[in-house]
Amino acid sequence: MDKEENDSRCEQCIIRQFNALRAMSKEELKKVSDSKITRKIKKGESIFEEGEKLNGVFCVRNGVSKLSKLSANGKDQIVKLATKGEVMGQRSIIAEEHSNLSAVAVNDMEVCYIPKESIVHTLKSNPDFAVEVLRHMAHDLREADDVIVNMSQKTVKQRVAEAFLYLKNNFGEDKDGFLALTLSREDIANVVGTATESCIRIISEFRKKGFLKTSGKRIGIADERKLQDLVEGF
Amino acid sequence: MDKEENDSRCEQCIIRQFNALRAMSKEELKKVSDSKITRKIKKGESIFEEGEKLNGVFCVRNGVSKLSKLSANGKDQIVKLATKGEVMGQRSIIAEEHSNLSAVAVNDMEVCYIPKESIVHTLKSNPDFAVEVLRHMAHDLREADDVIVNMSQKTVKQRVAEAFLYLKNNFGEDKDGFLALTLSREDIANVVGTATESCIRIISEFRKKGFLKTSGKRIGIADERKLQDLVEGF
DNA sequence: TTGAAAAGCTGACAATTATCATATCTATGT
DNA sequence: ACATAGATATGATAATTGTCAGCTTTTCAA
Repeated sequence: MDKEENDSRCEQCIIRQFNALRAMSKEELKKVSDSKITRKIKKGESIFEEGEKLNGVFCVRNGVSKLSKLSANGKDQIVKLATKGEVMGQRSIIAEEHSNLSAVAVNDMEVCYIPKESIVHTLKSNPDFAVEVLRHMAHDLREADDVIVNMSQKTVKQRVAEAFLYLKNNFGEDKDGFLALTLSREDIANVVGTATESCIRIISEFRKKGFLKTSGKRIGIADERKLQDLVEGF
Repeated sequence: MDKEENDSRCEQCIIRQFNALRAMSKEELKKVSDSKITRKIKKGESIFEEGEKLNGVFCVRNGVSKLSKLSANGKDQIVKLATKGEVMGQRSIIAEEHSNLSAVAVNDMEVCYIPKESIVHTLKSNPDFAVEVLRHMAHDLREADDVIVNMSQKTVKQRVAEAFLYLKNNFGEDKDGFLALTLSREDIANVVGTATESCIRIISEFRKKGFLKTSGKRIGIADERKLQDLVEGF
């Protein structure tokens, strides 16, 4: 077994520590490992579409994917950004529904596709795994509740500020102090739930006020405190 | 055993068919039944508060409860209306977090308080139960995603219209054609995520246009089709 | 390298929604 | 029945946000 292949075995995968797969037994993990397919996905490529019937879940090894839902007026609302270690599509598999979200790569990605059989089987036979999945879903649900409140009770400006703090906390910064995850202005608008132009305008305003710095499409946080204050309502 | 007591045993409880408790074995159910406490709660009374540490879950036998979260600007956002058969507080128990929501009775209620021990124990020993809980949570999560999209992409008018259709579909109408669940205008505004005055204004507008009929605080749907069209964006 | 095409930016204006003030109604307990 | 607090209603106005149009910059592939 060469090193390359070794790296790709779930048993060795570090990513697993961050998701529910860590509750699987050695044997279960081996089954998953044998049935999974690792795929490289290029920036902008689609992983699955809203309404599609999923026959497995996707475990993100590298890169970031946006999970979004198309609204009646033709705009995408980004509901979640899934990164290293996160599992996409599990909600649909568990509820036995078609996917309610689309997944598109925000940058180049590597994902493992795990057919649902091994997941469903383990769910039914290993309560620890089921509880672990449950815990993750409980966490997602809490986050969703928080987003609902933010959407309805905060201004667009506050939500934009919050989005940048979120990006910094979850994806970090590069050596020049720019956000490590570069999203288009349109994507940011779709996370925040506003018009692209409004989003751009607010970014400009924040730049002029010294809260942010920009360089092309790259954005960096210049005054985290001020942004935080704004989110809190000052 | 008198009839009263018989009715209150979980094994006989019809409500159970609507939630995850149906996946419990006879013995598990008996334990739950022995440890649970049935409580009557009056309209407006609080069941639990945001930030409170819950030591059990609440199963709704009768009546309706609003689950809400206080926002920074002092307004409540109602995230969910829990009715007969629904279980409240399970998310917090599973995630082992303090509650992220408050629960207040919208009308007179009867709820069963089930200490977390029997729930947690069954989760870990009965995979069918865990999967059933998971399924319910997956469903809640999907609904939450939908709410996020509605909040950010629909106008207040559309969301008000949608709220009334939701109330009709989930709680029905009385013999006079008014919604069976009567919420205050403020509560409706808090579901929709808008100012109470805006909500009232829109209700007046809908009444004048013949979409709704009102009688005091009672509201009835007069033209479901028109409301539906409005939601769809026509 | 270069020339579309896409993304970013800004102004002008319109539409939506919130806020404040005030008036009227109505449900509820005594 | 009646007082009254709380809920509902409406006007006036301000603030926020969206839309459309046109321009500039950046990106990316030929």
